[in-house]
Amino acid sequence: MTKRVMGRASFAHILDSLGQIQIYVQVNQLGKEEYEDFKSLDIGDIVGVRGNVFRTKKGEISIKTEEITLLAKSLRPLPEKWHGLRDTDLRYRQRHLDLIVNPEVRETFVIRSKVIQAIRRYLDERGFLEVDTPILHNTAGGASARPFITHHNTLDIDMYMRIALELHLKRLIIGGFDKVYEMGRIFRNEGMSVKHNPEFTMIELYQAYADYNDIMDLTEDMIYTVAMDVLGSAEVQYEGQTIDLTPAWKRMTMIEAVKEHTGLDFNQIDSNEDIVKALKGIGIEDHKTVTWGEALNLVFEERVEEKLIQPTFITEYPVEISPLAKKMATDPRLTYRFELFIVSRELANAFSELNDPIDQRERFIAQSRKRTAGDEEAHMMDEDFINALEIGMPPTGGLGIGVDRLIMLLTNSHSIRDIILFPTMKPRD
RNA sequence: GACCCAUUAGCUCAGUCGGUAGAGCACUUGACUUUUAAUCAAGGAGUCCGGCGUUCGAGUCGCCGAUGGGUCACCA
Repeated sequence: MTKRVMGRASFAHILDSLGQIQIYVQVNQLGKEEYEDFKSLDIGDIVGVRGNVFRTKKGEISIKTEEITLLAKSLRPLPEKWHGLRDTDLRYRQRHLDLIVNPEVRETFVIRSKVIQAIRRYLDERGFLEVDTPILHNTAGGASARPFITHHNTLDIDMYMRIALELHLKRLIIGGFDKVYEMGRIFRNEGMSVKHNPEFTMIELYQAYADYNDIMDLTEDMIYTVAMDVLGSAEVQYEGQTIDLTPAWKRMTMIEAVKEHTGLDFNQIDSNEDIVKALKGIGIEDHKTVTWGEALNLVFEERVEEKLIQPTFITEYPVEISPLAKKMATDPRLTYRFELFIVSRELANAFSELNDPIDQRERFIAQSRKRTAGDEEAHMMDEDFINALEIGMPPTGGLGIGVDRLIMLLTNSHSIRDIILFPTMKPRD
């Protein structure tokens, strides 16, 4: 906001969430005393203005002020008016200032709200039921991640902040809700970066009698629809690249993707010697004894992920890294799973859900072994969940989307902190 | 966790070879009845991130530390 005082008449702009308008203030409209009060206003003060609308000589629509009332006084000076607030640390810590001073920040968070609205509308229209499941868990399951631990005083037990929505939503499928989703906050006690905040928003949905192919169709249609609803276009600019979200998106298996980008054909690789040789051949030295599936995933992450700029579904993930996904009938080393990559980032993860309680128990046991071997991110055994599976879960397709990363893409934001209003910050002394 | 960069007025930033701390905006005072980052004149404003060291003398050089940012590593 600006203020231009010229003796006995002045101009200023006032601003609210809908925009700004110029006001014109004259001494012979207000009287001397009121006009002096006006001149003593500061840039951040909040005022009410009454008067008639007119157009100035230069053509700007303005208000000829008849009455101006101070509604709230600003005691601290606002940041400088044309360089604004640049200090990223201060912007995140004092988001209120950032929002006042930097209009594009306001716009980003309006888009965030619209994206979330559009996702809900899409799913509600298709008969999905939105539910709320617990955030405090007795066992942290549904993903590979280190949880935050907290304590319940009355029960005198430690509890975990959820790291995924998955296991409760599957219980609802077992309970007979055929289409459910939840959009909510997830907590992971891991490193922070431009792509990671300790708490972030995820949406997970589950559809009974669907498989991962159905979910792939839904995913691309939903993201396309959201982009059209919010931006009015399926073409998105992201850090100098043009991303086209128009379906149908590229689909390839992990084995195909690895073969295309590295020349390694994992269908021809079998023995441990083959694996070591293959990894060495493309310059990956990994001395941990890796299995076939782990090696496939390792090569994919190291050599392929970065190349996936346009929307791409990677399918058929190794069973070792997919403890909740159904094994393929044609190849038990792989699962009916896909992940969606856009601008080299994982945006979604989905599979035909494992609904065989015996197989699920074995997967959990395998995970527990990793856990005791020191892998803090391996899944915990969850007897309660297996018990639920034993009741009988229909074949189900499930999907998880990192909502923050989707919003980063749609708002061309470099850092996850730019699309979370109050990102996690280290306290200051 | 490693490396690189930054930290000077409320904000955005200069500060030369080591020699009295600077600008614009904001603020205060004055002039000005159609301005658009209004203009003009004057004024106040500092723990130069902290500590230690080198030096006659440190915002500037060295070491240690803090905070932030970036890159990488780790991580769905």
